[in-house]
Amino acid sequence: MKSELILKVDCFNLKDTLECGQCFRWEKDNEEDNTYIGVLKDRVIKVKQIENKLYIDSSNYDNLESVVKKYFDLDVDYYKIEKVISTFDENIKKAVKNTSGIRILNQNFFEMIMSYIISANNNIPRISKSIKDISQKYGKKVIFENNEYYLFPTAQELKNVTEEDFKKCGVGFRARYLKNTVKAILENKIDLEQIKRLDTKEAKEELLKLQGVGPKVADCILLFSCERREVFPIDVWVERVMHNLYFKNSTKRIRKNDILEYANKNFGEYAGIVQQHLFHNIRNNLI
DNA sequence: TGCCAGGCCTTCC
DNA sequence: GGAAGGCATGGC
Repeated sequence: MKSELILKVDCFNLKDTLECGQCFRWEKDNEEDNTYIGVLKDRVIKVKQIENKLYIDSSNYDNLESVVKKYFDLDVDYYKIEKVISTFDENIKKAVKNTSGIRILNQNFFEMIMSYIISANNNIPRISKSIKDISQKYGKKVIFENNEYYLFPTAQELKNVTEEDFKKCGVGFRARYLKNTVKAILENKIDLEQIKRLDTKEAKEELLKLQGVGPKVADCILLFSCERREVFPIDVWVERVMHNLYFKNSTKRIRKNDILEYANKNFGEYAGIVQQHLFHNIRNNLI
């Protein structure tokens, strides 16, 4: 592809970054190998990585470089971060080596809230399909290379969507949570812009007020759209891998809080990045 | 068929 | 505050 924008990248693996479970809207291009097409907040992006270069096309070239850099966290030194977290212990060292170049994306706040509410007790293919359905029905249409894509709708655009409407998008019992969350945001019972300015603990408390948002979902939202790299979302996979790696010989029953405490103490400000490596490793039988 | 899926809500001690 | 049970839906 003849790309309008080419960026040099270090310590970046596009495939692992897009396939490690933090995002739901990227698809492989049918026509070109190792090329992905995704919908960011206000545009469609086509991106391909060859060695240390990203080749990018888009439906919208306004500020494209800064949009892409922000989304893929390209202004942060992951080489340094991976070097630091590799010193934590041999497990992390091995995991990071296996999936080096995973970056934590900076995704749209509202989209992450809705997406991770949908994720509860669900599987990734179905989560992706529901998000796609919601976008197609209620989001703005964007034409890119003669194909139709849809932005994830704003809260305002979902104003009149009923519980039944959401159910038609395959979200099941979560339909009520989605509807109530949209309502809470539109009625300013929760202020998204303000949450971004709060410290992590307070921001989490605010997010927990939303129906369908528990501790794990709140942590995912904070990690994947608010640059809070210190949070450590614990789902069934992370619980499993942490148990295998650090609590196997424990005699007492291990709770999530025990795992969280361990992560905070040992992984510190980069716990979220460690978590993403562990998640991708365990899901792909790498560790 | 029954179990599981990037958990959370509700009920009941 | 903590332990159960239920929950929509599709894939295996």
